[in-house]
Amino acid sequence: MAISLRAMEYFTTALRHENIAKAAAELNIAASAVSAAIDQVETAFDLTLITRQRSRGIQANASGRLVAQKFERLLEDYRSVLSEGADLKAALSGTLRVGYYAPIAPAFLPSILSSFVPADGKVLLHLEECDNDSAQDGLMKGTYDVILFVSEDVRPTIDFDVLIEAPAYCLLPGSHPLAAQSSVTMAQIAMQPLVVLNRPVAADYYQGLFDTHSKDVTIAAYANSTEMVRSLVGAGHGCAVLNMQPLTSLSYCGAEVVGLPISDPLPALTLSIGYDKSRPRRLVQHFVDACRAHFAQAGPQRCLVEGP
Amino acid sequence: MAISLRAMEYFTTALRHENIAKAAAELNIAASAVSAAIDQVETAFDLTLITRQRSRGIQANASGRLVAQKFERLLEDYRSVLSEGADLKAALSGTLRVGYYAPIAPAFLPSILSSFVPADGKVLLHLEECDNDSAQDGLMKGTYDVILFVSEDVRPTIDFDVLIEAPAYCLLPGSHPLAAQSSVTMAQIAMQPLVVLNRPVAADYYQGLFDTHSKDVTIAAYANSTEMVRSLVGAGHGCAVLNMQPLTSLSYCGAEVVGLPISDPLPALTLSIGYDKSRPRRLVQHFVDACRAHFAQAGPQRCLVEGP
DNA sequence: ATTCATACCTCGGAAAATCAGATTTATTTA
DNA sequence: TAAATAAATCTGATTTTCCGAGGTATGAAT
Repeated sequence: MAISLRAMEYFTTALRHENIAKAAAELNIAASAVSAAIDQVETAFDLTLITRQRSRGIQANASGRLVAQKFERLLEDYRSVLSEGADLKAALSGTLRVGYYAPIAPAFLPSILSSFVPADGKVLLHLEECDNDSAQDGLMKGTYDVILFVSEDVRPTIDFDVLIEAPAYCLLPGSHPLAAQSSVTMAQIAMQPLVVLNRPVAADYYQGLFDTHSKDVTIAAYANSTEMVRSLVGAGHGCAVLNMQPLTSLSYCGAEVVGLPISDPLPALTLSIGYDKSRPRRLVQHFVDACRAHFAQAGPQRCLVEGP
Repeated sequence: MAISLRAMEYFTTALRHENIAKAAAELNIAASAVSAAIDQVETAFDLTLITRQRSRGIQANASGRLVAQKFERLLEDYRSVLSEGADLKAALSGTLRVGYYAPIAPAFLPSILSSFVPADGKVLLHLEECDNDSAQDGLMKGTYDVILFVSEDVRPTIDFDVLIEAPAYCLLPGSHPLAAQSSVTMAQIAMQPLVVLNRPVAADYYQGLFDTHSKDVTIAAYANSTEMVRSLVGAGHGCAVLNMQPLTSLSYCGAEVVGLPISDPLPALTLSIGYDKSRPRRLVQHFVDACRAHFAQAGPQRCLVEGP
């Protein structure tokens, strides 16, 4: 007792034409298939719905027409579900869930998003700041559509594109003697008290930098938010090594900070964008494209500190 | 780009359990089938809807949940269409379209119908008086669900049950000399002026009666409605031979009429009920049963003239 | 009455879809 | 490291579906 969608389709077209052969022609199938479909429906309901009159086509009785009506509605629903599913991929609408491990994302995400998100309110954004691992977890589990993360520490199964290589730079109080220079060396930095950004991947990365260049450094503070680091630096607690910078030289505490390139050759952090490359939704693909365009053009000038 | 209902079913149950094996168990199928169904859906939409994590089951992303929701709704609609179709057969509701070739049907149909039609207004009756041929045509074409007709002239493809053998009787004016007898002979009738019911099957039948019993008869009038015949008889234009009689001895014109059995052995007319025996709707079957019950018990006393 | 065209029905074989079961692979847990 | 779990994959069997070639009933035209 089940009726396939195919049988419904055949049944309704046959009934629309009141003629099995014509229906078969429209459907590009054999007439016998249409006849079989009608049998299927009648058997399933155990009802006579159509009277077949040789050389006269077929004719539905009242029940048949009623059933056909219901079928038509169901088929319509079916098609709309399919096309809505296709829209899910095609449409620039729906929900875009971004997980990012990029503390200065507020510096660039808004402008990127506004470059392609239509103003009609059909797109709902979910922006979630998280650490590198949970970003990747979320992407794999489908919690995020796309993630911005540091690909130095990437799972093998994750598809991603590199957005930008972010070299380390030194952040100094505006009033600091070194701030007058055009660049600094690791040796110079190592002599200052340091404010260290203490976040999963970054902490190890910065640790590595100092381990290779100078053994003895004075840590003045650890902070797990970029803005806290900037404000500590601005207040003169020390200097810091960071990789990306916002578009303002004022910290939250109102003090000026200065970013200077580091003349030593240092490994960079790689900001990457991860997403399902095999079948991205159009909304996701647009976002990815916008990010890549942004960093290809304006990136270096806006979020990085130029090298020497 | 098509998704079978089966695939939808598998997809949604897999998602409900967040586990392919459990879904397969619930559906009583192999896990591979569920996995294949998910692939089918994802391929159709060219979207990743579910992330599969070995030893952790599966998890849908937002699009997957959305799609599943739409699927669920569609499946629900599907099931309701099926069950509504089943109701079409099972329920004592819907439309009952009766075609009848039985001029005195008003004498018995109402009481038969009221014996099983529920009072909740869920049954719509279409009662259509027609001739014997168009009744059978209508049944074959599905215009009527059931017909009351004379099976002396029946198409080979029509299923029917005999309701009653209706012997011919003689209708006389209440004031007629013969009305005092308990029965009459064809010879007596043949000497009277006759009012003949002139309808498709009946006309031939009555012609045959007189052809075999007496050559010379005087036709006073032909009329193609039973009530006109009765009123003509009541008004003294002649007498008539009929097969069934209403429950009143008064004609429309107010004159009394009397029905007397005919002592000669005559072929009877067979009132039968025709319908789709192979898969009758419940409503139709009830009607048929009610008709058979009615004529099995009360028939002879109510609509016929008892034989001698 | 005969012939012809139309349109449905039946039946066999072929193609496709679907399924189950065994095997393989990946992950978590002990 | 081993065991347990769960998904992926592969293969052969089964079922469904389809087509095409007759066959047959009906109505119209000659």
